[in-house]
Amino acid sequence: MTVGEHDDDRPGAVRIGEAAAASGVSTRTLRFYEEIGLLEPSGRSTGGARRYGEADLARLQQIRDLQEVLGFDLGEIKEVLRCEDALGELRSEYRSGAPDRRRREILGEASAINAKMRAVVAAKQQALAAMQRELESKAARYRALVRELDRASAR
Amino acid sequence: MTVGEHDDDRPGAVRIGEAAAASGVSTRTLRFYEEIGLLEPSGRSTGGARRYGEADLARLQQIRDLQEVLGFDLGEIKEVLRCEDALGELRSEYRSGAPDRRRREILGEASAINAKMRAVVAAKQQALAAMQRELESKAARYRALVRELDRASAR
DNA sequence: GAAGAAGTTGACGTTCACGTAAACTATCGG
DNA sequence: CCGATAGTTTACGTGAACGTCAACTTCTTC
Repeated sequence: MTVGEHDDDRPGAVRIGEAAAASGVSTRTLRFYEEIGLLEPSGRSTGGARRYGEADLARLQQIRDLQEVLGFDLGEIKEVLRCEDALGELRSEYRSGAPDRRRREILGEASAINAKMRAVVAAKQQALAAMQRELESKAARYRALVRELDRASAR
Repeated sequence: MTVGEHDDDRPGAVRIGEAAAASGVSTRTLRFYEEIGLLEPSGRSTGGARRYGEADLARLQQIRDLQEVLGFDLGEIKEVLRCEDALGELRSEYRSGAPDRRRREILGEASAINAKMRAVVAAKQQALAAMQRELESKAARYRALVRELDRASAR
Protein backbone atom coordinates (compact mmCIF):
# COMPACT_ATOMS: atom_id res chain seq x y z
CA MET A 1 0.00 0.00 0.00
CA THR A 2 2.71 2.44 0.94
CA VAL A 3 4.00 2.77 -2.56
CA GLY A 4 6.00 5.78 -1.60
CA GLU A 5 4.68 7.84 -4.50
CA HIS A 6 3.29 11.34 -3.97
CA ASP A 7 -0.32 10.88 -3.13
CA ASP A 8 -2.58 12.61 -5.56
CA ASP A 9 -5.47 11.73 -7.75
CA ARG A 10 -5.40 12.49 -11.45
CA PRO A 11 -2.29 12.81 -13.59
CA GLY A 12 -2.84 16.27 -15.04
CA ALA A 13 -3.53 17.86 -11.67
CA VAL A 14 -1.30 20.66 -10.44
CA ARG A 15 -1.01 22.22 -7.01
CA ILE A 16 -2.12 25.68 -6.16
CA GLY A 17 1.30 27.24 -6.50
CA GLU A 18 1.82 25.92 -10.00
CA ALA A 19 -1.68 26.84 -11.03
CA ALA A 20 -1.12 30.36 -9.74
CA ALA A 21 2.24 30.76 -11.45
CA ALA A 22 0.93 29.33 -14.70
CA SER A 23 -1.97 31.72 -14.86
CA GLY A 24 -0.39 34.81 -13.38
CA VAL A 25 -2.51 35.14 -10.29
CA SER A 26 -1.69 34.66 -6.63
CA THR A 27 -2.51 31.63 -4.54
CA ARG A 28 -4.63 33.89 -2.42
CA THR A 29 -6.66 34.73 -5.48
CA LEU A 30 -7.29 31.06 -6.18
CA ARG A 31 -8.39 30.41 -2.61
CA PHE A 32 -10.55 33.48 -2.78
CA TYR A 33 -12.20 32.33 -5.99
CA GLU A 34 -12.99 29.10 -4.29
CA GLU A 35 -14.30 30.90 -1.25
CA ILE A 36 -16.85 32.75 -3.32
CA GLY A 37 -17.75 29.64 -5.29
CA LEU A 38 -16.19 30.79 -8.52
CA LEU A 39 -13.63 28.09 -9.08
CA GLU A 40 -13.55 24.82 -7.17
CA PRO A 41 -10.46 22.74 -7.76
CA SER A 42 -11.55 19.45 -9.26
CA GLY A 43 -9.80 17.49 -6.56
CA ARG A 44 -7.86 17.41 -3.34
CA SER A 45 -4.92 15.34 -2.25
CA THR A 46 -5.46 12.86 0.57
CA GLY A 47 -3.93 15.44 2.88
CA GLY A 48 -6.31 18.13 1.75
CA ALA A 49 -4.19 20.07 -0.74
CA ARG A 50 -6.00 21.52 -3.74
CA ARG A 51 -5.43 19.87 -7.10
CA TYR A 52 -6.27 21.87 -10.20
CA GLY A 53 -7.00 19.95 -13.35
CA GLU A 54 -6.79 21.04 -16.96
CA ALA A 55 -10.41 22.11 -17.03
CA ASP A 56 -9.93 24.17 -13.87
CA LEU A 57 -7.09 26.07 -15.46
CA ALA A 58 -9.16 26.72 -18.56
CA ARG A 59 -11.98 27.99 -16.39
CA LEU A 60 -9.55 30.22 -14.55
CA GLN A 61 -8.34 31.63 -17.83
CA GLN A 62 -11.92 32.33 -18.79
CA ILE A 63 -12.49 34.09 -15.50
CA ARG A 64 -9.50 36.33 -16.04
CA ASP A 65 -10.59 37.07 -19.60
CA LEU A 66 -14.06 38.03 -18.52
CA GLN A 67 -12.59 40.22 -15.82
CA GLU A 68 -9.87 41.96 -17.77
CA VAL A 69 -11.22 42.01 -21.28
CA LEU A 70 -14.89 42.57 -20.66
CA GLY A 71 -14.53 44.28 -17.31
CA PHE A 72 -17.06 42.07 -15.57
CA ASP A 73 -16.98 41.88 -11.81
CA LEU A 74 -16.76 38.54 -10.06
CA GLY A 75 -20.48 38.44 -9.45
CA GLU A 76 -21.29 38.77 -13.13
CA ILE A 77 -18.64 36.23 -13.97
CA LYS A 78 -20.19 33.82 -11.53
CA GLU A 79 -23.51 34.26 -13.30
CA VAL A 80 -21.97 33.49 -16.66
CA LEU A 81 -20.18 30.43 -15.39
CA ARG A 82 -23.14 29.17 -13.45
CA CYS A 83 -25.10 29.30 -16.66
CA GLU A 84 -22.46 27.45 -18.60
CA ASP A 85 -22.29 24.86 -15.87
CA ALA A 86 -26.00 24.27 -16.18
CA LEU A 87 -25.56 23.69 -19.89
CA GLY A 88 -22.73 21.33 -19.20
CA GLU A 89 -24.98 19.29 -16.97
CA LEU A 90 -27.66 19.29 -19.60
CA ARG A 91 -25.17 17.81 -22.00
CA SER A 92 -23.76 15.18 -19.72
CA GLU A 93 -26.91 13.73 -18.21
CA TYR A 94 -28.57 14.15 -21.57
CA ARG A 95 -32.11 13.77 -20.36
CA SER A 96 -31.46 15.45 -17.04
CA GLY A 97 -34.28 15.03 -14.55
CA ALA A 98 -37.01 17.41 -15.61
CA PRO A 99 -37.19 17.39 -19.39
CA ASP A 100 -37.87 19.82 -22.19
CA ARG A 101 -39.48 22.56 -20.14
CA ARG A 102 -36.40 22.83 -17.93
CA ARG A 103 -34.08 22.34 -20.87
CA ARG A 104 -35.64 25.19 -22.73
CA GLU A 105 -35.36 27.34 -19.68
CA ILE A 106 -31.64 26.68 -19.37
CA LEU A 107 -31.11 27.19 -23.08
CA GLY A 108 -33.03 30.41 -22.90
CA GLU A 109 -30.92 31.73 -20.08
CA ALA A 110 -27.76 30.69 -21.87
CA SER A 111 -28.88 32.41 -25.04
CA ALA A 112 -29.78 35.53 -23.10
CA ILE A 113 -26.40 35.71 -21.43
CA ASN A 114 -24.76 34.96 -24.74
CA ALA A 115 -26.63 37.79 -26.40
CA LYS A 116 -25.77 40.16 -23.58
CA MET A 117 -22.12 39.27 -23.81
CA ARG A 118 -22.09 39.62 -27.56
CA ALA A 119 -23.56 43.06 -27.16
CA VAL A 120 -20.88 44.00 -24.65
CA VAL A 121 -18.21 42.65 -26.95
CA ALA A 122 -19.59 44.58 -29.90
CA ALA A 123 -19.75 47.78 -27.90
CA LYS A 124 -16.21 47.35 -26.71
CA GLN A 125 -15.06 46.69 -30.23
CA GLN A 126 -16.70 49.88 -31.40
CA ALA A 127 -15.09 51.88 -28.64
CA LEU A 128 -11.74 50.28 -29.26
CA ALA A 129 -11.88 50.95 -32.97
CA ALA A 130 -12.65 54.60 -32.33
CA MET A 131 -9.86 54.81 -29.81
CA GLN A 132 -7.49 53.17 -32.24
CA ARG A 133 -8.23 55.74 -34.90
CA GLU A 134 -7.69 58.49 -32.34
CA LEU A 135 -4.38 57.06 -31.28
CA GLU A 136 -3.18 56.63 -34.82
CA SER A 137 -3.96 60.17 -35.82
CA LYS A 138 -2.20 61.40 -32.73
CA ALA A 139 0.80 59.25 -33.51
CA ALA A 140 0.90 60.79 -36.96
CA ARG A 141 0.83 64.26 -35.46
CA TYR A 142 3.66 63.38 -33.12
CA ARG A 143 5.75 62.16 -36.01
CA ALA A 144 5.05 65.36 -37.90
CA LEU A 145 6.12 67.43 -34.91
CA VAL A 146 9.33 65.49 -34.58
CA ARG A 147 10.07 65.97 -38.28
CA GLU A 148 9.49 69.67 -37.78
CA LEU A 149 11.96 69.75 -34.93
CA ASP A 150 14.46 67.83 -37.03
CA ARG A 151 14.16 70.29 -39.87
CA ALA A 152 14.55 73.21 -37.48
CA SER A 153 17.64 71.78 -35.84
CA ALA A 154 19.15 70.84 -39.18
CA ARG A 155 19.15 74.46 -40.16
CA MET B 1 -23.91 96.37 -12.71
CA THR B 2 -26.59 94.30 -11.02
CA VAL B 3 -27.99 92.99 -14.22
CA GLY B 4 -29.94 90.41 -12.35
CA GLU B 5 -28.62 87.54 -14.41
CA HIS B 6 -27.30 84.36 -12.81
CA ASP B 7 -23.69 84.97 -12.01
CA ASP B 8 -21.38 82.72 -13.96
CA ASP B 9 -18.48 83.12 -16.27
CA ARG B 10 -18.53 81.45 -19.64
CA PRO B 11 -21.63 80.62 -21.64
CA GLY B 12 -21.07 76.90 -22.20
CA ALA B 13 -20.35 76.21 -18.56
CA VAL B 14 -22.58 73.78 -16.69
CA ARG B 15 -22.88 73.04 -13.00
CA ILE B 16 -21.73 69.88 -11.34
CA GLY B 17 -25.16 68.27 -11.30
CA GLU B 18 -25.70 68.75 -15.00
CA ALA B 19 -22.19 67.62 -15.79
CA ALA B 20 -22.74 64.50 -13.73
CA ALA B 21 -26.10 63.70 -15.27
CA ALA B 22 -24.81 64.32 -18.76
CA SER B 23 -21.89 61.97 -18.38
CA GLY B 24 -23.45 59.32 -16.23
CA VAL B 25 -21.33 59.74 -13.14
CA SER B 26 -22.14 61.07 -9.69
CA THR B 27 -21.32 64.50 -8.38
CA ARG B 28 -19.18 62.82 -5.78
CA THR B 29 -17.16 61.27 -8.56
CA LEU B 30 -16.55 64.67 -10.11
CA ARG B 31 -15.43 66.15 -6.80
CA PHE B 32 -13.28 63.11 -6.25
CA TYR B 33 -11.66 63.48 -9.66
CA GLU B 34 -10.84 67.03 -8.78
CA GLU B 35 -9.52 65.98 -5.39
CA ILE B 36 -6.98 63.69 -7.00
CA GLY B 37 -6.09 66.24 -9.64
CA LEU B 38 -7.67 64.38 -12.51
CA LEU B 39 -10.24 66.89 -13.66
CA GLU B 40 -10.32 70.52 -12.59
CA PRO B 41 -13.42 72.40 -13.63
CA SER B 42 -12.33 75.24 -15.86
CA GLY B 43 -14.08 77.78 -13.68
CA ARG B 44 -16.01 78.63 -10.57
CA SER B 45 -18.97 80.86 -9.99
CA THR B 46 -18.42 83.95 -7.84
CA GLY B 47 -19.89 81.99 -4.97
CA GLY B 48 -17.54 79.09 -5.46
CA ALA B 49 -19.67 76.64 -7.42
CA ARG B 50 -17.86 74.52 -9.98
CA ARG B 51 -18.46 75.33 -13.63
CA TYR B 52 -17.63 72.66 -16.17
CA GLY B 53 -16.90 73.78 -19.70
CA GLU B 54 -17.14 71.88 -22.94
CA ALA B 55 -13.51 70.82 -22.77
CA ASP B 56 -13.98 69.58 -19.24
CA LEU B 57 -16.81 67.34 -20.32
CA ALA B 58 -14.75 65.99 -23.19
CA ARG B 59 -11.94 65.27 -20.79
CA LEU B 60 -14.35 63.53 -18.48
CA GLN B 61 -15.57 61.39 -21.33
CA GLN B 62 -12.00 60.49 -22.12
CA ILE B 63 -11.41 59.54 -18.51
CA ARG B 64 -14.41 57.23 -18.49
CA ASP B 65 -13.35 55.69 -21.79
CA LEU B 66 -9.86 54.99 -20.54
CA GLN B 67 -11.33 53.51 -17.41
CA GLU B 68 -14.07 51.38 -18.88
CA VAL B 69 -12.73 50.48 -22.28
CA LEU B 70 -9.05 50.08 -21.58
CA GLY B 71 -9.39 49.21 -17.92
CA PHE B 72 -6.83 51.77 -16.77
CA ASP B 73 -6.89 52.84 -13.14
CA LEU B 74 -7.10 56.49 -12.23
CA GLY B 75 -3.36 56.70 -11.69
CA GLU B 76 -2.59 55.53 -15.20
CA ILE B 77 -5.25 57.81 -16.58
CA LYS B 78 -3.67 60.71 -14.78
CA GLU B 79 -0.38 59.86 -16.42
CA VAL B 80 -1.94 59.82 -19.85
CA LEU B 81 -3.72 63.10 -19.31
CA ARG B 82 -0.72 64.77 -17.75
CA CYS B 83 1.20 63.89 -20.85
CA GLU B 84 -1.47 65.23 -23.17
CA ASP B 85 -1.61 68.39 -21.12
CA ALA B 86 2.10 68.89 -21.58
CA LEU B 87 1.63 68.56 -25.32
CA GLY B 88 -1.19 71.01 -25.19
CA GLU B 89 1.06 73.53 -23.52
CA LEU B 90 3.73 72.88 -26.11
CA ARG B 91 1.23 73.74 -28.75
CA SER B 92 -0.17 76.85 -27.16
CA GLU B 93 2.99 78.61 -26.04
CA TYR B 94 4.62 77.40 -29.19
CA ARG B 95 8.15 78.05 -28.14
CA SER B 96 7.54 77.24 -24.49
CA GLY B 97 10.39 78.19 -22.21
CA ALA B 98 13.13 75.63 -22.72
CA PRO B 99 13.25 74.76 -26.38
CA ASP B 100 13.92 71.72 -28.52
CA ARG B 101 15.53 69.53 -25.91
CA ARG B 102 12.48 69.82 -23.68
CA ARG B 103 10.15 69.62 -26.62
CA ARG B 104 11.69 66.40 -27.81
CA GLU B 105 11.43 65.03 -24.32
CA ILE B 106 7.72 65.74 -24.15
CA LEU B 107 7.16 64.39 -27.62
CA GLY B 108 9.09 61.30 -26.71
CA GLU B 109 6.99 60.70 -23.65
CA ALA B 110 3.82 61.29 -25.60
CA SER B 111 4.92 58.88 -28.29
CA ALA B 112 5.84 56.29 -25.68
CA ILE B 113 2.46 56.52 -24.00
CA ASN B 114 0.79 56.47 -27.37
CA ALA B 115 2.65 53.33 -28.33
CA LYS B 116 1.80 51.69 -25.05
CA MET B 117 -1.84 52.52 -25.45
CA ARG B 118 -1.90 51.27 -29.01
CA ALA B 119 -0.42 48.02 -27.79
CA VAL B 120 -3.09 47.72 -25.13
CA VAL B 121 -5.77 48.49 -27.68
CA ALA B 122 -4.40 45.91 -30.09
CA ALA B 123 -4.22 43.27 -27.38
CA LYS B 124 -7.77 43.97 -26.33
CA GLN B 125 -8.94 43.79 -29.90
CA GLN B 126 -7.31 40.40 -30.28
CA ALA B 127 -8.90 39.11 -27.12
CA LEU B 128 -12.26 40.52 -28.09
CA ALA B 129 -12.14 38.99 -31.54
CA ALA B 130 -11.35 35.60 -30.05
CA MET B 131 -14.14 36.00 -27.54
CA GLN B 132 -16.52 37.03 -30.28
CA ARG B 133 -15.78 33.86 -32.26
CA GLU B 134 -16.31 31.82 -29.12
CA LEU B 135 -19.62 33.46 -28.42
CA GLU B 136 -20.84 33.06 -31.95
CA SER B 137 -20.05 29.37 -32.09
CA LYS B 138 -21.80 28.93 -28.78
CA ALA B 139 -24.80 30.81 -30.05
CA ALA B 140 -24.91 28.50 -33.03
CA ARG B 141 -24.83 25.47 -30.75
CA TYR B 142 -27.66 26.89 -28.68
CA ARG B 143 -29.77 27.40 -31.76
CA ALA B 144 -29.05 23.84 -32.83
CA LEU B 145 -30.11 22.51 -29.46
CA VAL B 146 -33.32 24.49 -29.57
CA ARG B 147 -34.09 23.14 -33.04
CA GLU B 148 -33.51 19.68 -31.69
CA LEU B 149 -35.96 20.28 -28.89
CA ASP B 150 -38.48 21.66 -31.35
CA ARG B 151 -38.18 18.59 -33.53
CA ALA B 152 -38.57 16.33 -30.52
CA SER B 153 -41.64 18.12 -29.26
CA ALA B 154 -43.19 18.24 -32.73
CA ARG B 155 -43.16 14.49 -32.81
C1' DG C 1 -37.26 87.88 0.57
C1' DA C 2 -38.33 83.34 1.86
C1' DA C 3 -38.29 78.70 0.67
C1' DG C 4 -36.44 74.88 -1.46
C1' DA C 5 -33.22 72.85 -4.56
C1' DA C 6 -28.49 72.47 -5.58
C1' DG C 7 -23.67 73.12 -4.24
C1' DT C 8 -19.59 73.45 -0.75
C1' DT C 9 -16.25 71.37 2.36
C1' DG C 10 -15.03 67.98 5.65
C1' DA C 11 -15.10 63.44 7.46
C1' DC C 12 -16.23 58.82 7.97
C1' DG C 13 -18.29 54.45 5.76
C1' DT C 14 -18.48 50.85 2.13
C1' DT C 15 -17.63 47.42 -1.51
C1' DC C 16 -14.65 44.84 -4.22
C1' DA C 17 -10.76 42.05 -4.86
C1' DC C 18 -7.61 40.61 -2.99
C1' DG C 19 -2.84 41.13 0.53
C1' DT C 20 -0.69 39.69 4.69
C1' DA C 21 0.28 37.48 9.05
C1' DA C 22 -0.13 33.50 12.21
C1' DA C 23 -0.34 28.99 13.57
C1' DC C 24 -0.46 24.62 11.96
C1' DT C 25 -0.03 20.51 8.47
C1' DA C 26 1.37 18.20 4.22
C1' DT C 27 4.74 17.02 0.82
C1' DC C 28 9.21 16.29 -0.90
C1' DG C 29 14.37 15.77 -1.26
C1' DG C 30 18.03 13.76 1.07
C1' DC D 1 13.31 10.34 9.77
C1' DC D 2 14.22 15.25 9.29
C1' DG D 3 14.38 19.62 7.62
C1' DA D 4 12.92 22.67 3.98
C1' DT D 5 9.26 24.07 1.13
C1' DA D 6 4.59 24.49 0.01
C1' DG D 7 -0.11 24.31 1.42
C1' DT D 8 -4.21 24.81 4.95
C1' DT D 9 -7.51 27.58 7.67
C1' DT D 10 -8.70 31.74 10.15
C1' DA D 11 -8.61 36.33 10.58
C1' DC D 12 -7.58 40.93 10.10
C1' DG D 13 -5.59 44.63 6.85
C1' DT D 14 -5.49 47.39 2.47
C1' DG D 15 -5.92 50.35 -1.75
C1' DA D 16 -8.97 51.94 -5.18
C1' DA D 17 -13.03 54.33 -6.19
C1' DC D 18 -16.32 56.10 -4.73
C1' DG D 19 -21.02 56.48 -1.20
C1' DT D 20 -23.09 58.82 2.55
C1' DC D 21 -24.04 61.86 6.12
C1' DA D 22 -23.70 66.58 8.33
C1' DA D 23 -23.45 71.38 8.69
C1' DC D 24 -23.46 75.17 6.02
C1' DT D 25 -23.81 78.45 1.80
C1' DT D 26 -25.52 79.63 -2.76
C1' DC D 27 -28.61 79.74 -6.40
C1' DT D 28 -33.08 79.89 -8.31
C1' DT D 29 -38.01 80.61 -8.12
C1' DC D 30 -42.15 82.35 -6.58
